[in-house]
Amino acid sequence: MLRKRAYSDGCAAAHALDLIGDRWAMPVMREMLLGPRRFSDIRAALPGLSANVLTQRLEELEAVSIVQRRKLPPPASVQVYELTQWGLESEELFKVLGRWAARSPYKEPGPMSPVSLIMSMRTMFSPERAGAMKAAIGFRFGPETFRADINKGEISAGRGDVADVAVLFDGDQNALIESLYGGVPLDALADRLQVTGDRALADKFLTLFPLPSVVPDLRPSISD
Amino acid sequence: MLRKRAYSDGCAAAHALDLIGDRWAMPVMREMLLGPRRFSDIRAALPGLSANVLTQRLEELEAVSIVQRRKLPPPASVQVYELTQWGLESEELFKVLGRWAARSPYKEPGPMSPVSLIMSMRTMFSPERAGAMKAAIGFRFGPETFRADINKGEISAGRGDVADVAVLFDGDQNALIESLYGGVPLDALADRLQVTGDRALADKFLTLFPLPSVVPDLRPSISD
DNA sequence: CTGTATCCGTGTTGATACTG
DNA sequence: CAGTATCAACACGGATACAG
Repeated sequence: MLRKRAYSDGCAAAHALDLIGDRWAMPVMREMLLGPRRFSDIRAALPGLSANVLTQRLEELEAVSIVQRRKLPPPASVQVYELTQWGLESEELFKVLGRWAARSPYKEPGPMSPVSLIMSMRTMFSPERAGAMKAAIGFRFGPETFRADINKGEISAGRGDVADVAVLFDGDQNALIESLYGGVPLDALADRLQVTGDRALADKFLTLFPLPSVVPDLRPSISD
Repeated sequence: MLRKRAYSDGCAAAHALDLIGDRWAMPVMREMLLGPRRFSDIRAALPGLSANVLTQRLEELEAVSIVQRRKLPPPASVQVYELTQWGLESEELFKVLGRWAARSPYKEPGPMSPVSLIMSMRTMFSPERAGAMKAAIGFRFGPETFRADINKGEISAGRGDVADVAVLFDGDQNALIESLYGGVPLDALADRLQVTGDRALADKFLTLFPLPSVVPDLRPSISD
């Protein structure tokens, strides 16, 4: 593993691709954007990513100071992977990628990890839609809890306690996604997603993340 | 080419990678950011990219409405490739990638294409450094000419006429890069880069593109 | 001259099974 | 749970030959 294939290009964007352009590198990073994760957490969030490839990507990302591995103190004593400060600064990159690709005519809905969902809120949040709204919204997806605090036209979303939230969404994150981005009413998803607390606020919350308009599909017709 | 390997992930950033995450896809797009290019233009700007891979990338980018191929009217009658409107909107992506990777401790200087250089100016331009400066700067790199117009703390850079510029840089773009980002004085590069016009303005211009600070290299020591 | 198609050696990727 | 080993498939890059 002496040297890997690299663009030999002085362009900084090309260098970025040398660092994080390998297949699966960015999805793996994404899973660490909201805090440290274990090997198996990442694997579970990325079906299709095999163990050997994950090992290799984590090694490579660690070798270029984007990821750090850390051993939690006893009694946990488990090893976790986390982004370095610089690695965390790649968040803007995910946002720009996401906003650009949200206009793609080829995008198909699909399952998202809890981290993806929270990141999409950070990405698509509309200050205009929020106006003067002030609210704390909680989420529980299996064992993980997250919260979004909206105040003064800003959103702060991440892992957190849901004890004091005004609305709690509890269940399958994919159901919430169908509501957020697919316009499915919460009532139609009641079996997969429980909503407790201020229901009017919950509905208002769901309007804060408008999707940009999709661009036209320019493909001529049928090409083989 | 029935179906290619894709992340099956509802995350929009992952979809972006499905569209433009293949090796060479973004460098190829980059070469079209300043306007239509011919097949051989792109090849010449990207040493290491072989013809068959370029063909394949152009086909794939065309198939997802990022690239359009167009036949120039006679007497030129040559085929050119250009970004669609949506493809052009990926510029922000290159800028964010570039700004992030500019902090990499592993970045090594290397040759850049003329397009890369102009894009780096758009990316790294500092309105603070420019202040109230108003100037037109021209560039000639072989057969291609570009210009940068600076006014009111903004830069507009791209292909253009150099007839009326206050300063003209003429020669090897890599020499200009050494000056811009390597701090090499223009005098030391006189054999590779001719500077005509207002020399004081030229020196001022070279200070408008500050690089961000490099992050620490966290690698433990020697790993195989 | 400008691409496009084919062949081939090589390295990367990915799925399965296996080990500490 | 956290990876390693093995092997098959594919992608890349170079060369060359071909088509408009």
